[in-house]
Amino acid sequence: MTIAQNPLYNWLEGDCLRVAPKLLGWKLISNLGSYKTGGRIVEVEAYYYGAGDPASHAYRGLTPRTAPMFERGGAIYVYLSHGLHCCMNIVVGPAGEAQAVLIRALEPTVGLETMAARRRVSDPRLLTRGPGRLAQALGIGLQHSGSRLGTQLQLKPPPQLIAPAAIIAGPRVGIKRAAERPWRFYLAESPFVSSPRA
DNA sequence: GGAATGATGTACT
DNA sequence: GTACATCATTCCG
Repeated sequence: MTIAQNPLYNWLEGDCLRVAPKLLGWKLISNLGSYKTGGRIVEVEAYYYGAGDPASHAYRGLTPRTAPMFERGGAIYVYLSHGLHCCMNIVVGPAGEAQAVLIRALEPTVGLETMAARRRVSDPRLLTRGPGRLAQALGIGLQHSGSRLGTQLQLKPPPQLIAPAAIIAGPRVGIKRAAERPWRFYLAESPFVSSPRA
């Protein structure tokens, strides 16, 4: 089922500053590598080229790498960080605006054994805390950039609405430009949220 | 063709 | 808290 056919995902066409906190509590499920893995989203960051965000990878315009960001909501953008770690974004908003939500941390709930094997650690707290760890645990690589939410990667709604008071907004992690914008959102009570860098 | 850069994670002191 | 691994991408000449 494509995102256009699935009313479940219609809200992904909205503004990333609204969609990002709304993604908290949703489950991100990966069926990559013939294993089912995933968990509950507890930490995200919004990147908004259309709002003049200098921290967005799309800030200098459309390039081969960032092309998926310019697609409409539901596209997946994956980039390589420091030559080592892949990080996954869900593109939101209308095509051309390059709005993206970086998924920074999950509470692991599905396929713990598979994720532990991929990560080569057993501590559940180290499986999906941080964007690089998360992508590794779910089997996500650069080859998945440009794909769309669907059967391989999918979202499942939370059983109940997340109370706005449970969500904290703060500065994004690890960026140099526009570091003052409070576009990081996370669940206050979750022990699976990554710690901000000093 | 070459150099600088980085939305990170791990290991070690 | 600091060091450093490691490479796709982008920009410059």
